[in-house]
Amino acid sequence: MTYRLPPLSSLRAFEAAARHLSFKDAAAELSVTPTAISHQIRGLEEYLDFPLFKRLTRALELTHEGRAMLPKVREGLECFAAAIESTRQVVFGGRLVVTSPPAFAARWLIRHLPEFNAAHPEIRLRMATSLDTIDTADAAHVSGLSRVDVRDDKTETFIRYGNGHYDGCRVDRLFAPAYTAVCSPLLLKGMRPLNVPSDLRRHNLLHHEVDSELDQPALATWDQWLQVAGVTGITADGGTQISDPGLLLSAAIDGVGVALASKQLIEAEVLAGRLVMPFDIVIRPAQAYYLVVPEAVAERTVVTAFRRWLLKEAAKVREG
Amino acid sequence: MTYRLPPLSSLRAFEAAARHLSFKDAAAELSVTPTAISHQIRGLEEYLDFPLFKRLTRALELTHEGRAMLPKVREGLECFAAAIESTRQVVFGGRLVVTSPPAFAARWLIRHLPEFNAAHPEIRLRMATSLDTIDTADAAHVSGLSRVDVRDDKTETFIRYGNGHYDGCRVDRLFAPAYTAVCSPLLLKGMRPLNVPSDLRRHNLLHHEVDSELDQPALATWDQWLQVAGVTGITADGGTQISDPGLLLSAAIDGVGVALASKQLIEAEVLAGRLVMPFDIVIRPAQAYYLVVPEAVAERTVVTAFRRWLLKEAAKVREG
DNA sequence: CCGACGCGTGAAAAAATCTCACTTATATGA
DNA sequence: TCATATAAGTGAGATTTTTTCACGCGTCGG
Repeated sequence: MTYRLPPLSSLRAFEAAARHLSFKDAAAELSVTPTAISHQIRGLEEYLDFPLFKRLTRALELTHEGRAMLPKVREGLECFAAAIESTRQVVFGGRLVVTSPPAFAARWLIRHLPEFNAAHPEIRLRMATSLDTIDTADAAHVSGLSRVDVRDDKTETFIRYGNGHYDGCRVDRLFAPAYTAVCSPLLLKGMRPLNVPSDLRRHNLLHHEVDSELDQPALATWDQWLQVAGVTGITADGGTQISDPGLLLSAAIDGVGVALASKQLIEAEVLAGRLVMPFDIVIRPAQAYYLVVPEAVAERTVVTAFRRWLLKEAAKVREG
Repeated sequence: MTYRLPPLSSLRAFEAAARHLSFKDAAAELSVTPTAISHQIRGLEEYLDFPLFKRLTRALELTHEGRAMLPKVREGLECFAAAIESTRQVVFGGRLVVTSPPAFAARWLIRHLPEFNAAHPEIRLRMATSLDTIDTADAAHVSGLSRVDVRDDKTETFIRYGNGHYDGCRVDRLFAPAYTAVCSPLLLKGMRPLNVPSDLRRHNLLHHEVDSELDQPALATWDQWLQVAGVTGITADGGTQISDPGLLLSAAIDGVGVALASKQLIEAEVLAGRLVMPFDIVIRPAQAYYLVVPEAVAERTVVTAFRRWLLKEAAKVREG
């Protein structure tokens, strides 16, 4: 069985044009210019040796022939889509749970997930957050990772903030947060200048309030940043203490003061103009974000697909 | 409904490769090199993010995934083929009868028809021959052309040899035969030389015997050719008289003598080395072959498709 | 052990596809 | 009515995709 067919891309153009009854709209759908569609259709008509559209002013109409051809062409495209979709379902299909630190989930993962969903619509992904994914100060102890039910359809993976040593797991370093000072752009236009780090003297510093009882991780502190910036004489215990990191960032956005935040996690706010980074001084804690996958599920295709995608995304962040 | 699909050509390559279980054979089917298939498949696998084939030494095997994907891909291609075929059936479908002079049918049309069939498999074409398609010497009288039943599914067209004036018909000139001397290549290697036209003295001339009762058309004669060639003193009434033109050519092929034949109609014999044209001297009668279509059917798509194709083929002959 | 065979690779060539700048035709509305 | 905007068409040139070429690898069969 050998198929005698025109360039298949022209059939795709035909289907889109016939559906929209507009070269312009079809072009938009296929992300090309209307001219491209025009050429494709013309080529197809030439190949077939009969016209598919009646070109009226400002409107297209299918010819008798075009109308006759459309359903089967559409069916063909649907077959292709179905072939791929169902096979992806076979290969990758299933559920995947990603548990990560709340800030990472809220400020980074959730913004990038739509892309993953587009690339892998057949993977039903559930995001979960847990403070347990943040290594405690004395580190190395990892709980819960080994208790994965291997038969479970819901494969679970973790993104952890910590030192990268997790027994019985495949570990990939994503990136280390780069903490820098951030504030509302309005603050820069205010009366008090903020040109050099020492100007911070006259500003309200927003601190992450560490609950000592929780044995909190080694978060970046203003003390550390000010030291790197070479600023002395600022009492780090001044300013506002806020326990919730999300609330802290909101405060910075609202112009309440200057916060320390990870460059990578506030990308969206900076792009949107809600936050600015007045100084190019960053501190990097020894800890980083890691993708941690229990060995038992590491070979599952859902996991490898997610891992491959996540590492690619993380690489962009590292470079950018 | 917007389809998210890989380059469709790669699906075609996949189907062919999967069917043959060989890149090489698939390449042959699609008239490309095996490398091209290799690249296409690789690209598709990259797009899909899973392998379609297991590459063994000297043999391919479909992966689980490839096997899962194949049926729907095939179905898609079949849909496309069906879409086009059925629409062509709607547009062009039907029967077409082409009546032409016997020699034209046997020596030219029949060799070119397979191409038309390939281009228009939906048109069932019947070849007919009739001496009536050759204008009689007193010309202008055309019989039978007007008596076409317009409702008839069997649309009839004619190829006529004559002067080109046919009332009530669309007429296109195809080409005028160019008569030249032809003989078997063996004759040239024989003892009697055939380097210049006057050498024909020593050869047997094969004549088309004209049946005077039939009011035969103005065929080219040796008298005319010898005059153009500037040869005198050959008695044209010598040589062998043969009444059937096919038989006459057979005789030439068998080395019986030298015949006068139309360059265009003996192309195949020359290419096959059964005949040679020792001299580049041709005579062109005033008559030519014409495509003659009764007005009543001239607008039918079967006719326009045939006409377009035939004129293109005839143009090649005129140039070549 | 050698040569033929089938597939793979990367760079270069060829072909297709797309875009750009400009045109046409006509409907809209000031 | 006439300028304006819209959708499509054209042909040349740019771009991207596809194909080829030259060569490499592993192995099967004599």
